Amino acid sequence: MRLINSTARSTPADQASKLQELLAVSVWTRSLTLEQRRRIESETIVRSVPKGAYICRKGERVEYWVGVIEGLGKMTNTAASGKVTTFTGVTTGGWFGEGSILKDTHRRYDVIALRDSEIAYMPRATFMWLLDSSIEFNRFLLVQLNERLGQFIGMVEYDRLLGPDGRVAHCLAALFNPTLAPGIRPLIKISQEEIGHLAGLSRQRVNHSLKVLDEAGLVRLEYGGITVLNLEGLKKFGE
DNA sequence: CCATTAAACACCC
DNA sequence: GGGTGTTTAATGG
Repeated sequence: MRLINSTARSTPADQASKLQELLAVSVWTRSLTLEQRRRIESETIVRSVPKGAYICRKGERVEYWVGVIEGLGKMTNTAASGKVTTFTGVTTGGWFGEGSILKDTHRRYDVIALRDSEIAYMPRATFMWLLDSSIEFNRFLLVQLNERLGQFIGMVEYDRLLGPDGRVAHCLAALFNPTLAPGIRPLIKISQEEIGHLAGLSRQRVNHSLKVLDEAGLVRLEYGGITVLNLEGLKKFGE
């Protein structure tokens, strides 16, 4: 497993345009002044993280707010026993880590790239400055935190109420949450095994559920990925 | 019984 | 080589 430091880096010009892509789909940038925007662009670091590498690590001091320009990460925690639990996926256009920054604690989870990803790291100082200077930014964080809270409440609820098919459906719907992943496209490249980790199911069971969802016309199965055809249908599946 | 899963295997990209 | 589909044997409600 490679660490962040050893990951490949693209050219500065590449990085700048990739960062601009991310900022373009992020809601909180819309009301920023040119000056604010320029400061963010100059202080935020962009890094290519290869598949399997850490986007950020549990226990490290929280120096950055992290945005996914392109790619997919899984948020996990490893218990002392070695058991790994996957909390949620983070995908294109999404930002995370604000909770740890606001609480000023160490990071409580690992995020591992499930495929080659482009990641933006906004320094804590920049984040705090935005927090102090932009009402829009504060509103965005409030909406984001609320959305995530809703997602986690939903996870508990669906875990207890729904069968495996419903859990898979809900898991996929969560990945495609337009608030938390505004830049995501209908086709997502993720293995069925990883969906299993997200939903807490075995690979075969996920495969079975996906076929059910496929037959219901909610998704289309592809090799190494899934196309979402009906997000609302996924959300409501099993109710 | 029935559903689920781990393990093993054979395809296919 | 990794992702996928399938079979088989074991497990547990």
